[in-house]
Amino acid sequence: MKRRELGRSPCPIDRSLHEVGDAWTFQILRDAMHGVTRFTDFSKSIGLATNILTARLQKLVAVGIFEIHESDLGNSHEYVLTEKGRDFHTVLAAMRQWGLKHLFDDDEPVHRVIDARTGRQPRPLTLTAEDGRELSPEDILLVRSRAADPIETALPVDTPRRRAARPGRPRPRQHSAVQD
Amino acid sequence: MKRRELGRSPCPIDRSLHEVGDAWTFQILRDAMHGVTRFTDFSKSIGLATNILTARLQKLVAVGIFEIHESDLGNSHEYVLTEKGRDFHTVLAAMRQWGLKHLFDDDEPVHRVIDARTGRQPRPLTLTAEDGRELSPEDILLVRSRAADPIETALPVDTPRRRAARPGRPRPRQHSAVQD
DNA sequence: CCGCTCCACTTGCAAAAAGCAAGTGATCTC
DNA sequence: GAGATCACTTGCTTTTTGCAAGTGGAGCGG
Repeated sequence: MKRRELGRSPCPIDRSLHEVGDAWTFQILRDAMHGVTRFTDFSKSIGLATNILTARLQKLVAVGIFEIHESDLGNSHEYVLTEKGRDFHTVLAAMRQWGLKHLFDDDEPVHRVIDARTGRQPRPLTLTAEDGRELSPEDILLVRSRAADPIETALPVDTPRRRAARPGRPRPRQHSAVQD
Repeated sequence: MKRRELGRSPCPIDRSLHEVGDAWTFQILRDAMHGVTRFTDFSKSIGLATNILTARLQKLVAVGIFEIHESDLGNSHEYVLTEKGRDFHTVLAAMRQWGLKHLFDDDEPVHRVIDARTGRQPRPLTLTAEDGRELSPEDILLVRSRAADPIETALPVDTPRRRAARPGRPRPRQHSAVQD
């Protein structure tokens, strides 16, 4: 996509995109979550060219999302998800939920996931505050801290949202007389 | 990326990827969640070429993730998120959580989000069953139904995971004698 | 032990997308 | 009406994809 230093950005989303930021990778990980482990199975299931699959799988191994297991006899090896890779399934679940809500007509066939034990749907994913309030995009603020530090030491990041929330007019159209 | 019919896939993840499946789009949406609405602000914040930004924004408008508001005077218009667009913030939150957990050293500066009301971190996002159990990738099954139907009518989709869970050997390794 | 198949790649090449810089036209300010 | 800003376009180069065909090693059957 682009070679920018997303991998050094302080934004975790940028860093994530640096490792998994293309559609093929999402599809590979989705299949992996369902138990696909072999090169040819990914290839058949997703339908991408083998050279690209090779590149993606090797990158995912390089960043620790897959491990290669040579376990069984033969020349075939398996790509198995590490804990890091398995953790990504929350992201996939969120995407599935979004797609299900916004991208299907009522009469279209759709693949859902159910709890294997009970056969029921999982609870919807929502970002919630500690006190249980549901958090919308407007309800959150960006702050900066060190990764290991408690958030009490964090400093605000200046987003348009924050600017708008401050007293003194939001972005008073750069050529007007006086601002802030 | 590719022109495959992701937009018709029964998998909601495929369909989502069809609309938002590239890194630029994720970055645009992240910024939009923080209140960025204008062309030049996206351009400055993300640093992508204007022709590509144009293409992305227009696509996002076309699929109903952004609406153009001509509200304020001047030639500048605003790209504001629709409800569909705002709903995407759960996905971004999941990615942020994943990136934060796996992609930062302890001493690196990181951007986090906090609850604007309390200043505290949101609850971690996890996929949970109706009964509150945390669901791992192994704990879920894929089923197929119509989008409007209750899941009781759903039929299983044959994933490797399901095959492995069935009695009767999983994929009996075409040449070896006997296993299990 | 020699073809045969399967598997995970490579290689080569054409086509598509991204990246960059410069330009356009509309609107608003002074 | 000169100058600035904004949201694009256009043209061109570089990079990445997509596809088809080929490679090399391991197992198997005869």
